[in-house]
Amino acid sequence: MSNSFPWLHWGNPEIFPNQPESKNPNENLEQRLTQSNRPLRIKLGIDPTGTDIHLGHSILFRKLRSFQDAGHTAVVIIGDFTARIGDPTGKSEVRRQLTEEQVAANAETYLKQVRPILDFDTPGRLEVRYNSEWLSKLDLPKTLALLATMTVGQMLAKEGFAERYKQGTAIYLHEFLYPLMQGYDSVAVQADVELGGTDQKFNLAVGRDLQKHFGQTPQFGLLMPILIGTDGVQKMSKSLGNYVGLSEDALSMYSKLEKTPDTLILQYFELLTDLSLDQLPEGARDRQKLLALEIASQYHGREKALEAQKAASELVQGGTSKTDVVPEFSLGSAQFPAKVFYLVSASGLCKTSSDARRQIQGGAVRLDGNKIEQVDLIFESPDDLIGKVLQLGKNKFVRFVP
RNA sequence: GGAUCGGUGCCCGAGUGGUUAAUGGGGGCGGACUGUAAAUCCGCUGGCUACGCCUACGUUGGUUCAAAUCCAACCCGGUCCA
Repeated sequence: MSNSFPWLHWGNPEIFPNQPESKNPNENLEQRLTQSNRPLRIKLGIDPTGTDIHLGHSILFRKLRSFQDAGHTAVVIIGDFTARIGDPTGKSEVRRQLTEEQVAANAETYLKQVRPILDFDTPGRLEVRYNSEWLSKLDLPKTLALLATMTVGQMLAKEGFAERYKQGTAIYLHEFLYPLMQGYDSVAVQADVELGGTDQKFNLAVGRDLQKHFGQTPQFGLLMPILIGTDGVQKMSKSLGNYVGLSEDALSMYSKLEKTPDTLILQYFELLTDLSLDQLPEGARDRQKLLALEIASQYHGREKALEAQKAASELVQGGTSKTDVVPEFSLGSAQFPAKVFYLVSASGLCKTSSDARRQIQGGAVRLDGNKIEQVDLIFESPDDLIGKVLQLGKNKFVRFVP
């Protein structure tokens, strides 16, 4: 690997095709970067099905930013068409079809969340496209032509399909269309490079095939590692609950990252921060703190992050930090007299009041650092609570306000 | 279209008429320990401002004092045949 483009290689992405010795700009991305006389078009697709982006996604956007900073054009594709059709994984029940409004709202939220990462301001560095623009125009003849570019055998070679086929899980025909649609996106925006997680290799390759089919120069694929979640085991995902969302408040972001497992910490530094690995502090604990502080700073600014750090340590030690990084809960909507377990659930600390009861019984709930023993403890008026901090476990806090 | 097996709580998986909100495992959450980690041990794990009430075993009906368990139809998946 050459050193001409250090920004290209952080995180150790898999690039394909990759022939380091080749001078051919179609076989060697560095050659393409060197020889091209125009900014390259770097495609990254997102599915506006949910509303939360987490640190796992942020890796791709960070890489995209690297390209932007090197003068290239980020082409972010919102998969609104795909999202409106249904479930591309076939994993569980069919995903609810999203309406146009929902998709638009989700897309909006996404862009807002990645704002701290991408360069939205420099002219020519960012292009946001919706794939309904071209996919909704595909009629049956064109769709058939797309389908005819691949064989069932090729499709079944794909990891996900292969497993499911072997296990006898249902695979619906239209699922075969997803890789093709994603590939067609590359054709539509004339991508030079497509970013994706390593699980996207198949789809990116399909994009290359389709581009060739349509007489374009095939894109490069650039695959970033999939981030392991905060549990240290499975990939970061919202449904597994092991994620850190980009829109989370500074305190919860800091708190989660401060317990990043030792096995993950170097990877997190490499993929999620700009810090150099050989300048990290020695102690494992210090590393966790630095990581948490660093990432919280990226999304909330240095000041908030430091505040979160301070508050986190105070709160955990049974203190009563009242800084404004502790999320507020307005008692205006609560009804008094109120029982504690009701407050624990109403404030969002627990999802249900039943759960709140259990947590209290399990000794997990504190008010201003004092453990609450009785489930049915009653508060007559908001005045008894305002300014106090309610705590669940070690990391979840809420500060009562009028 | 035919034959056959199956659909249980977040997931896997017991249970084949009655203390069954449903054994067990995983995951998750909490507690102890610790470095706010890992490992280990322990507890909890349907909902409800709650000594009670409500909703649950693919769906809808039926038999019964009583069903996740029996019957019927339907829906969905697997396998084999066409």
